[in-house]
Amino acid sequence: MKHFEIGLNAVIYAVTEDEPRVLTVLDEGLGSDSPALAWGRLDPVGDRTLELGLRRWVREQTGLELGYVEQLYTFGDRERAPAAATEEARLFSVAYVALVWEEEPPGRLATWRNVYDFLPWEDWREGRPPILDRLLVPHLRAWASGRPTPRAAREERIEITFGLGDAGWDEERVLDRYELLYEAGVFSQRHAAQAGDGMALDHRRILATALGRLRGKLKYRPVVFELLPNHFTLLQLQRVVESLAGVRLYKPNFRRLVEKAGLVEGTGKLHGGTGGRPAELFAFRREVLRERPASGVGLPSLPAPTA
Amino acid sequence: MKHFEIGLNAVIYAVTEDEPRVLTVLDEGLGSDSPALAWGRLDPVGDRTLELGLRRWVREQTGLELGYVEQLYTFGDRERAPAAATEEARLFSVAYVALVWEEEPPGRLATWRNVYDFLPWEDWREGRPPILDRLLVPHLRAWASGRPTPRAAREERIEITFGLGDAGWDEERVLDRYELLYEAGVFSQRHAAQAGDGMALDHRRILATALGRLRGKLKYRPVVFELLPNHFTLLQLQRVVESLAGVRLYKPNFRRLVEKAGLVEGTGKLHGGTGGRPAELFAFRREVLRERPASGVGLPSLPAPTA
DNA sequence: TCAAAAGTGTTATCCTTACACCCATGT
DNA sequence: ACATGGGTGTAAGGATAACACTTTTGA
Repeated sequence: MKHFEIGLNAVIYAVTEDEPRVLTVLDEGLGSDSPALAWGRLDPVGDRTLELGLRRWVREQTGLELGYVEQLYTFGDRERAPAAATEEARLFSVAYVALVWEEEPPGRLATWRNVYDFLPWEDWREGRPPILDRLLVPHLRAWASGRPTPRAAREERIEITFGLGDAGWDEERVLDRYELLYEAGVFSQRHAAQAGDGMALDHRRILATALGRLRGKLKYRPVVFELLPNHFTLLQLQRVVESLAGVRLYKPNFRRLVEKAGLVEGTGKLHGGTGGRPAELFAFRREVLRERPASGVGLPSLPAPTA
Repeated sequence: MKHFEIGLNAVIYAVTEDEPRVLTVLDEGLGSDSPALAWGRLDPVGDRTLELGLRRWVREQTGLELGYVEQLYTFGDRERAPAAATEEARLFSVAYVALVWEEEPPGRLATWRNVYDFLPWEDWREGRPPILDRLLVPHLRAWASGRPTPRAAREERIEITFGLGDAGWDEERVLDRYELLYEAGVFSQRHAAQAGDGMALDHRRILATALGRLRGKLKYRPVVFELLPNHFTLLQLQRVVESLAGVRLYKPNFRRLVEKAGLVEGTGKLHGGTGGRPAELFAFRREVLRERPASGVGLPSLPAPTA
């Protein structure tokens, strides 16, 4: 092994029917029948920048024209590729997150998959996911007990990353949770299949990294709008935020927050037929990208249930 | 050109005498006599992860044992290396930011340089840097005028990234400002020497990226403490934050903020001999890393001068 | 005694949260 | 009528920003 291979990975998100989706492919070449993230190569001569290269092969493979694209992280651990491949070259992946709205029919080999198929414990919209108490926390606890020395440290780590203490659940720590579950062997045991679907190579880790980053970014940059059509109701906007954050929000305050931040402007038009009073359609005020790119959509969390 | 080269760049920060420093090297191999960021190669066989590889060669080259290390960005533009080199291989750099306290004597070839030598317009601690009005803004204005079409857009961009409008200066937009100056040709004209010192290749851009990221991170993660000894006074802490943020802070509120956030705890000890009443020495409460890693040091900005 | 730095108290203001309530449409 | 979603008012509490002021040392 004396040279390098560079791959570009794209975590392409869309939100359809209030569910967050990633674009996945089935790639025999990766030596796995699990879904993989969209993947391509840089043309070292033709692609002027990494991002342009990414856009090019995504377009070629799927026909999708990416809008918002952001570099996520570069993965280069020695063990991330199968040993056989490692003999020849060390594999790097420069991973990007992309947000699209179009619900395009993806290319033949590509499929939209629900993000929470792979990370089911991250979706708290319907309350605490049962898988936590049914499988994950018991498994983690068992893993922590046993050896005396690292036990307290492990237990504390579990408390914190899974919000068991008084600090509560922090929706941004997606990667911490994934890594803890991975270390604890949750994905390599008999019941691995109950802990969500797997992905090829370390793609599930990349997905976790991307989700955590996106959840953070939502709060201080107006990126949600990349996932919406030009006109949308405030509830649609809220649902998209909720689907990514994995949390329910309190409507009245959400509306005010968004409006006060000047993120949207009402078009006079109304949107009816959804079973209630017709809602006004809003549009993203593109000016804020220039004015105050620090603004985002905050997360006024849901008041604790009274009962 | 059909293969890839991968380099690891480290933006190693320290704060000495209230000034932020970067570790620089003089590397003939880069075809430039300008200082460069510390740079090394990954051993594809020996280094298990990118970060471990980075720590290894930094130790070998400078004797520094890095503490906090964070991946910054991967740079891979086709034109970032000299054309000659590009014929053979495409050069990637995975850049990291590292924070150290030790004021080690760096290795023979390495030097600590003041960050603001390279980005002088970013230091607002003594008020608005004169270079802005003396050189940069006039240059940008001249660049914006001329062609009719992009003029308004260019002018707006200048207003915003340099805080000329009512939004004011946003200390985090370091990269935006660097890129705007670069596009406007500030670094390739006669007076380039007045616009701060240059660096090899695109290292100045990497430095700008790192500073912006660090300034953002300061506000929500307790990273400053990596740049301080175990015991410090609150003013020392404040000075370190100020030197990185490039802004003066208001002491009474800064203290309270830090204490209320539970970031520090008083050791009974005092530290005198600095020309005033002795200050209590504080220590970082390492627990917060586990408890609430979302806490950081906010920036209670200085009240506007009354005159 | 004065300068320099360490610290404390207190207010005005804004933002967020929580809860109560009314409005308009389809069935 | 009533369910569903749209939308407004408002008061309590907390965080922040601003300013005034006291304390303790060294020169």
